[in-house]
Amino acid sequence: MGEPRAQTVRTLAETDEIPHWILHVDLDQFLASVELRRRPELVGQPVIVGGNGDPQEPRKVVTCASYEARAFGIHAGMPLRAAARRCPADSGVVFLPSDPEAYDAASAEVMGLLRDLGYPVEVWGWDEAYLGAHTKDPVTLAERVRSVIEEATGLSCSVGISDNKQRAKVATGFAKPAGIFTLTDTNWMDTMGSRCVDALWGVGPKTTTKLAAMDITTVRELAYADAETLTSAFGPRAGLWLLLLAKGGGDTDVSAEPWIPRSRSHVVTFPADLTDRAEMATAIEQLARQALGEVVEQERIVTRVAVTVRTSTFYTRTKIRKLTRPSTDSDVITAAALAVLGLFDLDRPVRLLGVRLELAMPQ
DNA sequence: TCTGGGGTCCTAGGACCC
DNA sequence: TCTGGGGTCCTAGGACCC
Repeated sequence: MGEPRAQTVRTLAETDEIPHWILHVDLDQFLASVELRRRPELVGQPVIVGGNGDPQEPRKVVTCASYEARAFGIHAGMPLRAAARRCPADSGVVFLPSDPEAYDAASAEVMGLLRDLGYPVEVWGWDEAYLGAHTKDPVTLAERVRSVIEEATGLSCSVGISDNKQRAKVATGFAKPAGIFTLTDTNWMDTMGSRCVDALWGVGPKTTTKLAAMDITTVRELAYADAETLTSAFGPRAGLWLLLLAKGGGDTDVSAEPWIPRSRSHVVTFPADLTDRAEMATAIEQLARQALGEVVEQERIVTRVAVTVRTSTFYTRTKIRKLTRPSTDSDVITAAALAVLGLFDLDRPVRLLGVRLELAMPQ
């Protein structure tokens, strides 16, 4: 407060005091929409994307369910076989294989259109982005975003508007599907106050339980909670962050800088548990080679190698080792991965194996 | 119906050095 | 020789998100 503030160059917009808005753009039922776009005859039918498209494939889950499928209680993460059982025989449900390349392409198309609007765009995964804009009329901008994407790609999106990312993201939940919603200090507490704390972005089941034990269940209760009580339970950073979130605060910066990944990983859940160590070693080698190939393609360098093992009881553990020196050598990486695998007991049937390569940051 | 795959970030605690 | 404290590096694991 009393600190001398560095002199910064003011943009015209700031000097004119045009407010800064953040738009959270979220594609509706993204994977299903990409599939429907090339299979228009399926529009109106429940569509489920996941696995290889076989609803009986074991140990595979729904990646995306269309709104028609959601009406039957189907949602992402549900086992495909459970989804198949939930759909009435006459529902006309269609199961489609996941096609990541098509989704990559569609995503790139949408992000390109957003950037073409001339505002900083921060991409958040396949189907989400934040757009920062100095404007007096964010709703008109949001309408433009929706129509540009719809007209150029045939894909529908929803837009949440606020002055920070977390609140804009929450606003999108009220905008879906195919709508626009604005959340500001004016309507925040009226809209969110009586909702469960897990409606906040970043508050999951564990934090919700922990807060409930402190007699805090709603956003309003969290917003008026004692800061010291929160910091003593969650730590100085997380405690104050929770308080800020509940009051409707959050990150205000939108960075158009391309994201530099920190790691590259692959996991496999085997159709049947593995008990043979040689088979485990083969799988680890394959996973390591696959991940390394992608890392090298991106001209990155590996610093640490992690291996994840999940046993038949779903007990899941990760071990990680730093390489003697950063490397892209296939022999070095696979040897490291096998060595980390060797740190596990491996005396139980193995359901899943994974390899994660952590990368040196450029510079 | 047993429970996918790809990520990020934070904290705790041990080892080690000064 | 003993003790205290600070700092850094490293791994484990928790939590959350799409």
